[in-house]
Amino acid sequence: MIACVLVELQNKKLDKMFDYNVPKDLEKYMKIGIRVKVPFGRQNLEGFVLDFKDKSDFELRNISYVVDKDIVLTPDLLRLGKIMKEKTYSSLISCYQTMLPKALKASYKTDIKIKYDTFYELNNTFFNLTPKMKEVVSLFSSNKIIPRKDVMEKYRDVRKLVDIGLLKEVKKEHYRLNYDIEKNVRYELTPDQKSVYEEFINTDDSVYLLHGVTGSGKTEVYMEIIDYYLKMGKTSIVLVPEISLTPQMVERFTKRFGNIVAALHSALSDGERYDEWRRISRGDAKIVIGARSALFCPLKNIGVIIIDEEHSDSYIQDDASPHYNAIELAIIRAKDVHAKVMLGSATPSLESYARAKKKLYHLLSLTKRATGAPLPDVKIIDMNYGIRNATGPFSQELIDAIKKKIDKKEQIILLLNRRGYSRVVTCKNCGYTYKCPNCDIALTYHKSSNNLRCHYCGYASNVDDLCPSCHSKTLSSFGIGTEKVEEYLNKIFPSARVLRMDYDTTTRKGSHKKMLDAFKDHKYDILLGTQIVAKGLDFENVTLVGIINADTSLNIPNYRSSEETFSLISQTAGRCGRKGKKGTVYIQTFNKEHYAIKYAEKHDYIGFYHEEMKIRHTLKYPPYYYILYIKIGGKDNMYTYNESLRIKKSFEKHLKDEIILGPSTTGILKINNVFHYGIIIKYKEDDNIRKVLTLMENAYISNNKIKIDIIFNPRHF
DNA sequence: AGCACGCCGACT
DNA sequence: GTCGGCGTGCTC
Repeated sequence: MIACVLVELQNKKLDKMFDYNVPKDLEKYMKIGIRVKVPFGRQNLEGFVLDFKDKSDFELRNISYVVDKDIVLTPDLLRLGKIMKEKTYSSLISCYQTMLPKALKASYKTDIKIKYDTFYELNNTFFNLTPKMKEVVSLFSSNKIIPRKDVMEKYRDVRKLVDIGLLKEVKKEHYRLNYDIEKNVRYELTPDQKSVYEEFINTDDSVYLLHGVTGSGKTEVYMEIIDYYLKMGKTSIVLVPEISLTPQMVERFTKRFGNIVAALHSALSDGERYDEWRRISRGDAKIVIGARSALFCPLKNIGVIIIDEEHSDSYIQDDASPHYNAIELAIIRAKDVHAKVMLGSATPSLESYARAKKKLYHLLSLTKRATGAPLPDVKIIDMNYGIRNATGPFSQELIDAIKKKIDKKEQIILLLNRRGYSRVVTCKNCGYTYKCPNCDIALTYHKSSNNLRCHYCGYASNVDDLCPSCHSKTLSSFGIGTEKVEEYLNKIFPSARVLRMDYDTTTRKGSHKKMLDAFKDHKYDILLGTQIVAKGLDFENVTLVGIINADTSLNIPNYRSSEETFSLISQTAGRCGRKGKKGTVYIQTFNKEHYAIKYAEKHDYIGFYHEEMKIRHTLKYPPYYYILYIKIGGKDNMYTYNESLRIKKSFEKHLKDEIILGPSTTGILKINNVFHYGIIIKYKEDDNIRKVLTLMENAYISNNKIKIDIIFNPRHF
């Protein structure tokens, strides 16, 4: 028996199968999709068994030992990985590695030992049992197996019951997470929700896009669909953005479906994540709710994959390789196993909505809020005028509105589109700015640690009293962060209770839920936060939402900035007046005439869609063109630039109808002493692009002076 | 990814 | 003379 093994090395040249002889005693463990340890050159490596054969042209070495008793990559995941490799131009091994939880990777496996819980089942029944023993027996009338602690309640000396042969001990895997179950907390669908549900169930398309306004109850529709599949014996995956994967969201699913729900989110420890993964793998979990990578869970018999807030950037991995799009892969995985895909959003991505209009996706709509509550009024505050009449970042109109709401004992959410304290430190006299020596970008001031930090490489430095360049005392910070806004709030509304929520205050495990619960219980009047407050939260007493600076997202250098701004305003506005009480949204901006803001003011997604599509068409952006971004990095600046230029010239030679831009510096010239250049290609046809990419790959496969990153349709550059 | 092999400069 | 720099090649 010969096994074909893919070894865990990040090297394109090694991204192929190596043949190994299977020793006789290991043959019984051999399955496709398990991991094994193999000798490789002078090292010992882990690898995946991907195939078997009878003959090999090589002189074979033996597999050392078997790592997994059970398959870690199921057949459909193995197929998905191969497609992922094609789609992302990355190595097969890196695709398989991103599919598995960290805890399954080599260095972790020794730390995680599976724990077992003890259960009992009835072994034999006897005639002359004591009354106490009879009580134990009666426990088994409803369940075949009973946990140790329940048996102990009826009869202290459980050991004895086993010894006399009444009970038999059963060990079951212990799962670290335990949910409180209030099963079947369900909710009657509104007629609109019901018709969406029925259209989904009774039609036979593979991908659906549910465009539902904020508060229209998309989650209820999802749960009803999941229930439908559950009754057919099928499982479901629900993907949500990490940011809205709050304990509340998981709780909603758990309350309805009980302990067959598995949650995979970033707050889990490696051990907890591993437990959840195993529950899924064992078939004990039927519904998986999680962030992007939950798409790769080892769920069998999938009926539907639901992707909530499908417009969210978080479904695209463009910061690390493989650069994959979870929506694209979800559609592929679903088709492969004959499951359906449901994409949902109040503000679908332009790409998705365009596909729905072209009938590539089946479009479903929810135009009304489930409670019948009206969408909030949106008031645009012109900061060009208002700034003269403002206190710090607050216009007088917003201050007055906040005051009124506090008096009425209603709650307020304020969104600041940024993170950290006052940002860049600059000298007002000579213009000196603190910059990172490694990354060539401005350092950000952090008040809590009183230092400057680089958000790219983590470099930290102290602030001087005097300007290091001209020695004047005019160093100051521009911009504004949540901490400073909080200071202003405390000054303007001394009696108001302000809860600040941003990345810095929510990284501690569990504090996110605690904070939201406290706000829900009205222990605070004002919730102030970054994007984190814009998604999925549902508080009925919130009647005012203020966006302090709508312009921040408009000014980011990205073709999607209008779409992101429209979406951000709509999503934030959606937090307001959800149950009965009428809400108002205040948007402070220097760009009140901008169409993204004007359409958001009218809650007009379709209007925004058409306007934005015209612009995308003129400027040749998605969805009219695809974008390929090639990032070239190297330590030698001149060499890296020259090779980038050569790559560009070779593209120009081979491509005719495509638009090729660059090579340009990527905004940040160097990160950790590596210089980067970017080439952007706008294209319509996939085939030509793949041909030139393969040519480029082959030309540079042995070049270790530069690293080439291929990113299809990135959201951030 | 590692590790050996091999071919050139500068040094106890 | 040799120590060691790193370019190249190989791993079933």
